[in-house]
Amino acid sequence: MTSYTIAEAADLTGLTAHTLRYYERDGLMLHAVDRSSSGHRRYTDLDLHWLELLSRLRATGMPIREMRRYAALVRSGAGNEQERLDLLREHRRRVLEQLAEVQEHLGAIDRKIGIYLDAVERTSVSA
Amino acid sequence: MTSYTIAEAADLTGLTAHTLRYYERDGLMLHAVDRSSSGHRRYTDLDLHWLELLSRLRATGMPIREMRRYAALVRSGAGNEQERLDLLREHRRRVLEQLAEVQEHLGAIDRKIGIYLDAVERTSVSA
DNA sequence: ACTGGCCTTCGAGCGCACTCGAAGTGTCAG
DNA sequence: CTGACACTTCGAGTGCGCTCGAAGGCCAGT
Repeated sequence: MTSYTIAEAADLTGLTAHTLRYYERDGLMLHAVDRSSSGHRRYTDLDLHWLELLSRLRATGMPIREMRRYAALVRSGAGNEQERLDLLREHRRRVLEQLAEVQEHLGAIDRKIGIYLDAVERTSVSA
Repeated sequence: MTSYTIAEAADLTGLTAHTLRYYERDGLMLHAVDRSSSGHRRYTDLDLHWLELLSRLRATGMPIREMRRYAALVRSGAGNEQERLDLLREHRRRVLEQLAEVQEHLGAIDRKIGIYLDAVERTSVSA
């Protein structure tokens, strides 16, 4: 049964020790993280996998309070898979929407870049 | 010569009047916005086009202070097209990087969704 | 002339997601 | 055993991008 100190967990997840404590305080973990006899946090592989999912949700723009809701659903055990599914699908929908929007804006910015490219080339030709 | 009140500009750009004043205060405009004889702001079509570009930059995640730098470049007139180009290209690079990252995370979330789909289907079949 | 409503400036406040520091305890290599 | 350093909790602070409210001015419609 492998376990990790907060520093190791921070390294492995790419989060900081501060953030790991914050997530726990904020109700994002499925259980209070285990403690060693000395009271230090000991993260399990399961904890790390959960943190990895949390990181993916964050990285795709899910707000903390929604991750908290999702954590609560998972915590409350089997039987609410439909709700979890709905939550993730709704998130997915929003992410795709946002991706499309960003791509459209990027297209407009690219056209702007084209204009400057022309200007810069004209300059170097005329120089 | 068409011009618009702050309320009209807000409508047309999708920003709020508060945000328009804030952008101006923060040095994001190319010039102080014109005023009517009574001191009310009057936005021109050029102002609106500039605001549209600002909106696109924001929507793709450019921070305010970088938009301010870009505005300063444009304000300082011709001759720095290369710098503007570099700035926009660097932004473009970051946006693409982020798009790829979000897509990867979304893939992992999709696999999670698949798992719940299975669970929900099994439930409804067994019910 | 009055009223309602939009405009002005200014500075303060907010929500989010951390991020940090203080004060104290625990752990471990030499 | 000692020194260095990691860990603990707690509350406060930070940076970002707005967002708002107060106090007052201007103006169109009746």
